[in-house]
Amino acid sequence: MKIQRRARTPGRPRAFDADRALDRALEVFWRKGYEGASLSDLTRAMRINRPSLYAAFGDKQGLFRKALDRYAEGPASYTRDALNEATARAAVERLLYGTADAMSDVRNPRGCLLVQGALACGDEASTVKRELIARREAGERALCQRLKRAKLEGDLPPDSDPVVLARYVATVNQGIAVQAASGASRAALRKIAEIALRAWPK
Amino acid sequence: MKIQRRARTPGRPRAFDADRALDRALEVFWRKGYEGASLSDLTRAMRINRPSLYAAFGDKQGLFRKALDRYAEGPASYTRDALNEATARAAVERLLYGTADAMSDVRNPRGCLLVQGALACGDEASTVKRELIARREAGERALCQRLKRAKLEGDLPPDSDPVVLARYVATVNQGIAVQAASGASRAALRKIAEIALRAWPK
DNA sequence: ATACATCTGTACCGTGCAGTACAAAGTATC
DNA sequence: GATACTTTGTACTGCACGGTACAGATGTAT
Repeated sequence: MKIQRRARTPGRPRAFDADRALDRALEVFWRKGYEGASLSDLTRAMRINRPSLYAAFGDKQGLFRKALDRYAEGPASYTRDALNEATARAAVERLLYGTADAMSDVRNPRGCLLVQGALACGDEASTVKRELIARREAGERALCQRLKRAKLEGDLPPDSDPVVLARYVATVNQGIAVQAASGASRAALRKIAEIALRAWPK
Repeated sequence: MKIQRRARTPGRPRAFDADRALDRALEVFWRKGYEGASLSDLTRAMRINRPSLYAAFGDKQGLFRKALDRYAEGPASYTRDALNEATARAAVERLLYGTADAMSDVRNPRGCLLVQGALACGDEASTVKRELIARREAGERALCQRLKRAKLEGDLPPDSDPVVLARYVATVNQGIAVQAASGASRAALRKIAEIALRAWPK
C-alpha cells in the first residue's frame, strides 16, 4: 500500500519518503508495542516532526494500522505464501518454520507485532487490541479454509477437524512468538516447530 | 507471602486488608498489563488512596512484583502441582489442561499475567519485561528438570530431549495464553491441549 | 512575477501520569 | 490525658503524553 502524494499538486513537496518512514514506525511499534511507543519515539525514529506525521498518517492509531498493513505485506507475507503450498502438511510446515525464522530474524525486532502489539492494555488502546485480535483470527480462518480444502481433496484424514487443527497451528505460532520475544534462538524455535509437527495427522 | 503489620506497634492501624488489596491490584495488572494499569486504576480497584499504596507496597514496580508472587501462589499454582504427577505424561497433561482451564476461568481476567503483563513495552518497563521473561524461563526449567528425572526413570524414551520437550510445552502454554486473551472458549483451549499432546513421545 | 497550496519546524495546549508533602485522625504506651 | 507513632486523605509536584496553532519555507500553476 504505497502512500503516494498526489502528482501535479501545488504546494511544498514532502521532504521524506512516507514508506521509509512507515517502515521505521513499524519497527518502533514492533519493539515497544502500541502503548509503549510514544510519539517522540516514533518521530525520532521516522526522522520527521510531529505535524508531518499527523498530516501523512493521521493520529497514532492510524499510523499503527498502516504499520500493520505494511507488516502483513512485508515481514509477515510468508503466512500467505505458505497457504499456497501443494499439501496441507507442506503449508503447515512452511508456516511453522517460517514463523520460527521470521521471529528470529536479526534485521527485525523479536516476536510478532500481531501478538505483542497490544495483548493487554489500558482502555484507550482497547480498540487497537480488538483490531489485533481480529487480524490474528483472520489468519487462523485463512488457514482453516486451506485445511478444509485439503480435507475435501483427501489431503487430510476424514476424521480430522480443520477448525481445531488450524487453531492448534495458530496457537503454536503465537507461542513461538512469545518464545522469540523472550530471546529464544532460531535453532530453539525451529525445534519447537519440529516437535509441534509430530501432532499432525497422517 | 502474608504482608503483615508488625504487632505491638503504636500508630494508627491500617484500615484495609493488604492481601485483599493485592488481589485487586493483581486483577488490574492481569487485565491491563503493567504499562496499561495506571495508579489511578490501581488505587480505585484496591479501594485505598495513593499514599497508602506507596506505604504498603513501595512503588508501582514493587506492587507488580508482589502481584506476581501472589499470582504464582494463587491462580498459577497448578503449574507447580502438575510437576508432582507420577509420570511425565501425566504432568504435561495436567499442565496443558490446567492452563486451558485457568486461562478461561470466568472469575479471572483472560490470559496469563506472565505473558501479557509486559510482552513488548517502553523503556521504563523493560526491567519488568525482563522479570517476566525470567519467571517464564524458571517455569520452563522446572518442567525440564521434571522431564530429565522422568527420562532417568525410564518414563521417557532414551532418545527424547527434555530441553526441547519442555520448551515445546511452554510454547503451547504461552500460545494458549494468547488464544485465551483473544477470547477463545474453554472448550477450544482444551482441544488445543488435546492436539498438542499427540506430539508427546510414547 | 505573483498567487496559491502544501509541508516543515517550533512552540505550545490540556491532560494524565507516577510519585510525594503535609496536616488531620486514630491507636498504644506512659 | 499527654506523648509517640503510624495511617489516611487532600492537594500538590514535575514531567511526559497525544495532539495542534501558527508562521515561515518551498514548491506548482498561471
